[in-house]
Amino acid sequence: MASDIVTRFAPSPTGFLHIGGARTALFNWLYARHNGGKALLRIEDTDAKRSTQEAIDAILDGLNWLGLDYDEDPVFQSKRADRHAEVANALLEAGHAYKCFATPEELEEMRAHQRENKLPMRYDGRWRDRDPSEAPEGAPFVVRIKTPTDGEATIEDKVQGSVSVKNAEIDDYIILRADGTPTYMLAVVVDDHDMGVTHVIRGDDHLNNAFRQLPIYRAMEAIEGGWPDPIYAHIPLIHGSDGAKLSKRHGALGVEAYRDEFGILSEALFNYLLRLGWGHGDKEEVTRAEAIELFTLAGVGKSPSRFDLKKLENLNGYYIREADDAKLAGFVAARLGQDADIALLERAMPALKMRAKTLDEIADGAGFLFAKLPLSMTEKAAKMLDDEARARLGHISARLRSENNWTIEALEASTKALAEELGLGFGKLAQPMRAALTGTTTSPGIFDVLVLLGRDESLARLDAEAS
RNA sequence: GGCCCGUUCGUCUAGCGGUUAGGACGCGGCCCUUUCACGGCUGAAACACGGGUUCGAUUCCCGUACGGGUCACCA
Repeated sequence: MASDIVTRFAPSPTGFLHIGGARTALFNWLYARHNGGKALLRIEDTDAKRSTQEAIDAILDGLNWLGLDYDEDPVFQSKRADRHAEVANALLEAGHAYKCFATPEELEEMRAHQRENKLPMRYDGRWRDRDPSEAPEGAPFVVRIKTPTDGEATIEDKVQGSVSVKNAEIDDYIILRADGTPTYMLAVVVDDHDMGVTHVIRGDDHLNNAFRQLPIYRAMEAIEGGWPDPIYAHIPLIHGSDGAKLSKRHGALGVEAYRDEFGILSEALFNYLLRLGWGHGDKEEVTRAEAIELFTLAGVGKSPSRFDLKKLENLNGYYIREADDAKLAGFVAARLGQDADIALLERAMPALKMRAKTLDEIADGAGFLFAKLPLSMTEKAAKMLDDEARARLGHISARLRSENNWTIEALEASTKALAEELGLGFGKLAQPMRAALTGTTTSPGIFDVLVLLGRDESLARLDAEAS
């Protein structure tokens, strides 16, 4: 079901791939995949001062981790400056753009005046109708697009609906800087056109920009044709838990931080991001394949949504329980480092993953497996081991030592029999055992622990605390 | 400040003129139970406000309020 739909994700490499960018990337990718179109990637690195290779790598790594792949090699905007200038010159020659010789100081003065008089802050078009010959010889200039002054422009946004802005609101902004380099506004339009992008899906902080970019499309359409308006879809931004724009203050971490620091699975973040701003009935858990099948822009909401780590963690817990034990063992071993026994981790995983929402928590929960005598005790565990409990541990140790069949069933049978003989509730035995065996008061089922640890280690730990 | 956008439980959302306004996270209770979880059941919790349109508005229209975005030789 091939189609001619082409989407693109166009991050500027000035930092990591944050949550908002990741979701924009996800929606673009899903739209292309759902429609059998092409998903493209463009690195908007025209600001040499702020762009870094490190950021490029982080973005590529993040996209890859989320499983978002692209149909062509990434386009680096910085390498296309000549083409951008070429379009700017075509615009200039056709009279759709003009040279502006106003100095930065002069413009600052203009803005100050506008600020004071509470006037709209826009370039006033002072060079729009002046002849370049009026400028001092050899004076530096920028190139500005000549935007229409009358009427209004309307876009039929796939998410926001019909949106109109009066043309008078759009000033003649700069498309080529004094040093001849293109500005973002020009570069985006030229690149989207050249890459054949049909659908521009981006954050709605760009909604206003659509009206600024339209004049370039229309002017080029008039000059050479083949520059139709793209189809826009401006998706709402993601806010922090306090409702303000997501920033470093909130959870505006790179996606790799969710992976590395919290231990979030990519399936979980994928699903969470999808459900943030998009819904399909009551469906909460959505696999990658289902997402491709079900995703439509009509399902995208219009209002901003808040990032909720609790819900992400809940979803992560779900995907952890679904995940393959060997795979999880590998992840957890990597977090544990040095002496983690992967085979042991994998055996323990069914019991471990049931109690964790993140890989981090699994790693914590696995701590007892690799602990060495003497065990360090949590405060609660230490308190649990009073004289009475230690005496019981002695009984347990003696009983278990005579157990030849070290299995959950056999161990449970003899421990329960012992509890009955001693006239004690089973918990009176289990909790001290847990403390002695794991150094904590919470752990997998006590017989799982016994089997996982093995006979020798279990007995040794029991004896270490028994009186 | 100008312009643009938005507003259903605390949060993510379903709803697309007539519903006991549904689900999920979180929170409370109960069950299961050797702890913690998982799982099951269950409770509290929302249509921002005011006008219209209509037999009937959460749903359509207009205001108000609140929130957000944007106004660079950044992207």
